[in-house]
Amino acid sequence: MEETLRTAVQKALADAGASDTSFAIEWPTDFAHGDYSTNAAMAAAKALGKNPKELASELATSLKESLGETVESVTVAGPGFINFTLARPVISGIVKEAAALGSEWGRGAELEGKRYSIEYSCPNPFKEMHIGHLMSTVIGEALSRVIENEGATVIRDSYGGDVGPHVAKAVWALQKKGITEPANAKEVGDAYAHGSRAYEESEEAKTEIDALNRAIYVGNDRDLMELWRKGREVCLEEFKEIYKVLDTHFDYFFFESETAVPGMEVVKDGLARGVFEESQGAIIYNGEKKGLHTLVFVTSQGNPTYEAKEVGLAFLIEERVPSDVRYILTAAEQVGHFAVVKAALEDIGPLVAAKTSHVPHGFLRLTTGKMSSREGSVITATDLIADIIKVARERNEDSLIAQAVAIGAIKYMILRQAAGGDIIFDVDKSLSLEGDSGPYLQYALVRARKILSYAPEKLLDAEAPATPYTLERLIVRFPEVARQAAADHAPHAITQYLTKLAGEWNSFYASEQVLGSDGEAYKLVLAKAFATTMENGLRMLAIPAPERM
RNA sequence: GCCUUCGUAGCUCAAUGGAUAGAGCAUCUCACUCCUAACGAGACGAUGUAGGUUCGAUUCCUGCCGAAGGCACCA
Repeated sequence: MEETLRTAVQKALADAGASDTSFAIEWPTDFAHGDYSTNAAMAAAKALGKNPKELASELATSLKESLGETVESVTVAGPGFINFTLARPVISGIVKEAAALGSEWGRGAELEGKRYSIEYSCPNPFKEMHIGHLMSTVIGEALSRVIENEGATVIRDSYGGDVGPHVAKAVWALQKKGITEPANAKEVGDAYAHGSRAYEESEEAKTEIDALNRAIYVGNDRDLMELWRKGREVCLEEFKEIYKVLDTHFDYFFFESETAVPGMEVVKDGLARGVFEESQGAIIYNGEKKGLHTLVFVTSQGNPTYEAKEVGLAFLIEERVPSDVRYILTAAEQVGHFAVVKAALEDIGPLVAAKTSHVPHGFLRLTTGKMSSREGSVITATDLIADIIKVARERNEDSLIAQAVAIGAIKYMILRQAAGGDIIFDVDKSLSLEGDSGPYLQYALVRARKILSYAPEKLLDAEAPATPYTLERLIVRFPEVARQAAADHAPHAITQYLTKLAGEWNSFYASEQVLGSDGEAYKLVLAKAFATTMENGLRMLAIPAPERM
């Protein structure tokens, strides 16, 4: 629809002698203004030396003609907006289409044939998964689905740090405690906290841990590597359990233990070519020349840092899972580091660098203070999920429904706002499942499905009332909202839209009787179209849709 | 000190350079014999500050104030 209007406006402008004007087709703030509007007249007025309002009415006249039966009216308003109101049959036609299409409704083809590689979640084994990773996981899955909805193939991967100082700290403490087979991720996480404290408090521990770090890179000590393998495994098993609950999955898991070697090779090669420099025994990338920081890629001890491994990973993935576009989701605190990694990558492999982008997300911050893994004030993903389920349980005896409601509430909280910003997480308030929330969307859908469950399967050929409901005009927008969300990497645009849609449905529900009413047939079509839109929208966000609540 | 991001209602968030800046929470009204009230209707209430660009600025640019993060051997 937007394309139709764009083409028509483009032609009208060309006829008026302003073919190179750039203009927007947008949604008016209020449906009272119409279904679409354009600023074309205001944008072209100056170049043509005309009064915007006069130009607008000239354009409106010719647009009304060229659009014919697509529109009910084309009017001029305000400083020179041209407003389009869609014709009644066009709106009801799209509503019926939505009701009939089912899961295909809202699907786009904008990214057809493209392969995306998206990296997210990325918890480190040897620690528990905390709410920061939960956030990355939820955003990454939603972004993946929003992109898939436009026809792209998305390959998901998670990348974990299974070697390096933090691992050595955990393994060191496990050894000290005489644990050869850790029982769960918590035990390993506690060991990390213990080792981390010892590293700062004791010179002796520090020396031992540094040696252990090196030994793990080398990997010759059988007992040590066995403990390392078991510690990693027990954490990964727990991560996979959480992914199941969150309805996400990964095609690949990459680990730093695999990227260390290729990372070292790339850096050595780059050193020979003058991309990197030696300084104080370390190998660095001089970012100053590009207005960035200078960072160490290989330490003076000969270990690759995060940066070197990241570069190694870029080539490893390019080899194993080639793609057209690669997104890496990490916390915003890493933007500076990532900028340096990308700068180095541009010097070494410009093609790989060109398709790689960093998508930063904020922190989940607590109103009660900062999280610290050393002080044990970390909220783990498991604990948060369990807490919210407990609240949902109060109103749902069925534990599966309680879980669906809880997961919906958590995901909504994360996906309601732009991904880049921090989320202020008030434990008490986020336990409330009312207002703008996941359950609000789920409940709206449950009510629509209930009505549909009473109705026989004889919908679709219903006659629409003369005036469209606002709900209908909102449903019409869904495919365009989805396309825009994919283009902007903005799953939250879907969340915002669904919240508005649910509100409109609830208003309709409160003021209109469906079953047994006049015009029941069309209202059922509308209920079906709403339910389909909500189902497909929730699916894009990976928010579960329980059958009842 | 330098770099990045940010500053919208009492609180938490929206708003591809456009029309009367939208929601939820909180507070106050109203509404439950009706398809599930985890709902609906209404009231109250906001663009840090000073300039600039523009027909038009929450949005772009500059200064100031304030916040968060980053700035070589952690990730």
